[in-house]
Parts: sequence; C-alpha cells; structure tokens
Amino acid sequence: MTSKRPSAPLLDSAKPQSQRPSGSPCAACTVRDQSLCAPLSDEELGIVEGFRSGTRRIAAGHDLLVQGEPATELYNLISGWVFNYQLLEDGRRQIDKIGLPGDFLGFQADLERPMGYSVHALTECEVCVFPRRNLLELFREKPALALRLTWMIARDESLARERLTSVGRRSALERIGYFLLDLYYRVRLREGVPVGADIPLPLTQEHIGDALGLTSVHVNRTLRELREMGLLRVAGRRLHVMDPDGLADIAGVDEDTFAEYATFPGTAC
Amino acid sequence: MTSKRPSAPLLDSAKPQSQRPSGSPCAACTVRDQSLCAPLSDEELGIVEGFRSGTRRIAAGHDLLVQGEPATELYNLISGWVFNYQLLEDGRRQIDKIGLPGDFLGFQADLERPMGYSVHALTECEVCVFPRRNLLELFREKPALALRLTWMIARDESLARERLTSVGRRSALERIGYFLLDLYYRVRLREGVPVGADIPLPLTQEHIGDALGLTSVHVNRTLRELREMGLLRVAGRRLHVMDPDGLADIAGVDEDTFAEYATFPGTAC
DNA sequence: TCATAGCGCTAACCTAAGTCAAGAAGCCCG
DNA sequence: CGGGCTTCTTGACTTAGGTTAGCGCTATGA
Repeated sequence: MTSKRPSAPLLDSAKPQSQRPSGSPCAACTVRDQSLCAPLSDEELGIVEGFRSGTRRIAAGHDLLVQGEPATELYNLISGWVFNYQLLEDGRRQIDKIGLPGDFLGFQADLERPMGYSVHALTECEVCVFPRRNLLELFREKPALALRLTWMIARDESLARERLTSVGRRSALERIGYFLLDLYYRVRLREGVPVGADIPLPLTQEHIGDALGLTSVHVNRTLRELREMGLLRVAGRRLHVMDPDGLADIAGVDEDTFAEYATFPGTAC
Repeated sequence: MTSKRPSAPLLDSAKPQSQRPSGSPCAACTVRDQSLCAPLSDEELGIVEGFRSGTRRIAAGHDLLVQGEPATELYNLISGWVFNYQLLEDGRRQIDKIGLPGDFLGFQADLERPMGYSVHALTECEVCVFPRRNLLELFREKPALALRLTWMIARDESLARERLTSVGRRSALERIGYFLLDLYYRVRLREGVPVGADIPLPLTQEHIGDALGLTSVHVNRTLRELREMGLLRVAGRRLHVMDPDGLADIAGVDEDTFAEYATFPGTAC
C-alpha cells in the first residue's frame, strides 16, 4: 500500500524557460477546439489575448503548480503531457488525472485557497498562461467560456469518479486494462492517430501504479500478463493496443464507453 | 475485491409519492444557504419558482436517478441523505459521493447523455425538482447561479479526488478514519450539531465498504479497532466521534483540512 | 570511457484484506 | 409474539497484491 517517494525533483517549482511576447498566436492555436476557447468565433478569439499573458515552456520533470501553494496563474495546456497528483506526508502519491493538450490546469472551487494538488510535467510542455485575477472578468465578458469551463470540470469529475470505481472495485488486471484503453482512446481521438498504430506513453510503470493504487512491481507483472494475452504491448515509452475489443472485455466496459470522447471537440456547450 | 450485490431493491426506479402544488416555499427553504440558490437575494428567489416544478418525497431505499437512463429532472436535496454509485456488470458497487441537504443532484457534463451513475436515497428524502430543459434558461437568466453550480461541481471534483487518494493509497484504518471524520465535519457544520454530540449515520457497514473499496467484514474489523482505540463509536445508526484529533492523526490529515467546509455557506461565489 | 542513475524485470517471501461460514442481534410486519 | 428479514460480529482460511532484493539495460554526462 505504501510507496516511498524516491529522490526525483518532484517538488521543485516550475522554472519559466522562455516567455514570448504574446503576438497574436490565438488564431493559430493548435488545441483551440479541445480547449476552453472552443466556443469562441474567430473574431471573439481576439478578446482572449487581452486576458492571457503569453505562453511558457516547462521542462519535463518540473511542477507547474504545487500542492499547498497559492496559484496565481492558470494554464491552458498547448502541448505535452502532465499529471495531477496528491502527496501524503510520508510520500505516498496518488496520481488522479493525466492531462493532455487542450486541458485546463489549476482551476479549483476556491481560487484564493492554496492548491489542493500539484501538476507535474511528464514531457516538455507548452502552456498558455492566464493570470488568476483576470479569469472572472474574462468570464463576465464571455459567459460562453464560463459554461465551457463548467462543462470541462464536470467532465473531469466524471473521469475522477470512473477512476475511483476502478481503484475501489476492479482487480489489477481490469484496472490497468481500463486505464490504458482509456488513454488509448483519448489520445487517438485528440491527435487523430490512425487505428492500429501505437501511441506515445510517457509514463513509467511507477506512474501507472501511482495512478491506480498499485506497486510498480505489480504493474510490471500485470503488464506482462496483458502482453502474454496478446492484448497490448508497452515498450520504449509507447503503447501498442493490439486487441482493443479484447482489452475492453478484460476491463469490463461496454463498447461505447469511450465513444463519448468523440463528442469532445464538437460540444461547444 | 468482489462483493456480490444482494437482493435489495437497488435498481428500482424512484417512486413519486406526493407532489405539492409549488406554492411559494422558496422563501422558507431550509437549505437555501447551502444550495444552488445561495447567491440569490430574497427578491430574486421568486424567479427560481418559475423554473422549478415543485417538491417531491422519495422513500428510503429508492433510486432518484438511474445509471444508463436519461435524466429528465435535476434535484436540489432539501432533506435526507443520498449517495451516488456506479455498478459494474457483475454487481460490484462503488459509492462515490454521500449527498447531504443542499447538494445538487444529477448534473453531468452532457445532460443529453444517459446518467453515468445512480443516486440512491438512504433515508426518506425531500427534493426540489428542476426539469432539465429549464436549467440552461435559468442560468441565462441568472448567471450567478451558473457560477454557483460551477463552484459546487469543482467542490465535488475535489472531494472525488480526495477519496481517490484514500482508496488508492491509504490503509483500511486510515481510510475509514478519514471518511468518518469527513462526514462528521460536513454534518456538524451544516446542521450546527454541537461539539461532542453524535451525528446520525444512516449507512450500513456494507455502504462504508462500497464507498472505500473494502469488504463489509473488513469494515467491521476496522471499526472495532477504532473503537478499541477510543477514537469513535458507531452504533444504532449513529456516529460518535470521541477524539477528533486522534482520529485526524490516524487519518493523516492536518488540522484544517476540513476547516474549508466552514466556508461553504458564505462563499456565494 | 567509465560511472551513475533511472527504469524494467524477476524471484522469493510476506501481509492486509478478501472469502466463507455461522451464530447473535435487531427490526419489521402480520 | 413469532417468523423472516437485514445487519453485525467473529473465527478460520485464502489470496491478491505488497516488499525486498538483485540483475541488466540504456541513457547521460564528466
């Protein structure tokens, strides 16, 4: 049940690395459809630029937001993978969400309060920065954005609930199957990866364990089992799902559980 | 890991029992401060009455909303306890949220989609009914309500995340300690129960197990342990926390983790 | 180029929690 | 007041997953 956190620079603060002058890049934003900004028309998009304070790069392995510290900024993830996690005093870690491009990072019920969790960059990331103080004003200006945010949070809540069901009630085999299948669909549908191709998976087995309430050792054993069943293969930081249906079977989900991800970009509230 | 669901009428649909004509009871609403309506002034309150369709009683043991079925109505819980749960095909159950008076029930990202979870009445409940179709219009009329809802969902998400950390990384003793302490504070602060008094706890040991990813047998063992440590006592559908600090210690939370509940009513966004 | 560090992988062993079973309370309802 | 429910409780036994420890591979960087 335990897992002593190792050396790693897990609690280092994020280090700003470059800070472009915010030209007018929103029009060329690569994640617009999946992000907060989806409901905005081309003309409206200009408004956002007045509220954001540019983009920033975060090196892999650094924390964008730190549990216990107040967050002065919110981020729209443009590229890269992140995860949210909570730490117990003795170092046990729970990873609760894997964030992909388009996800909005750092919002919580009470923005005045210190962060309830940390956000960690798995790969090098590029984020679009919103000073916290601007946010409510932006929402007042463009209520559609507020609605969109509500929608995104509700989606996060549903993912969290789903994950809770996994960790509370599914076996290791089911859990890992479900988790990887879920990632597989999320990534495929956002990035338009062709069926049958493998996807990047910048997670160690320890990350997977911390996301699912397992040990890295047991993750390894279970991954082997899934490989021997011919369902998937994890190697070289990539995931290859060979038999999505068989995997869905193991995970105990009905066919279209992940179909709803397909609606993600379209549903502009 | 498994737990065969027993006989019980878990999947019965909710049975409407009475349907008062909606006089003008909003002014006398007992949960106004804790509910969606908190941001409304006395005058504004009248508006809500045009959108809601009255109140309804649900008998204990019935489901208000059912996983897989579309929800035509949303509810504001006025009195009674409920819980949200998800069911796996083989009957394993995960309870994800205990709902108390003031909680808003049934909202999810995509209201058109069938419910992703069920809501079950633990005690007899009284709810304030909002037809789903009215909701967006109501929010357009009163944006403060939309903001308030966002706030409430974000709060739910944070609770779900906290619970995930428990189930994924805490031992049975810690988990149960945390869970009961959390309920203790939530109930105390909402109902103004005096310090040292016991609170109602309409949960069976099986419910607690299903909420925390444990077996009822193991919950029983662990409850005994907590009792023998002099920390708490569960009996006759009531919970008596004898040593909140000691319990917080076991649960591994810092003092003011639950202090934020205190801000619940006040923070009208 | 060698050394260090992180990660993957496996094996042997251990323990927290699950399973099964059965009796004791308590409760509802005729 | 007496069956038929759940729910609680406990004991004996099993098991999924945790722990510890090593080895090998691959980067990285001085």
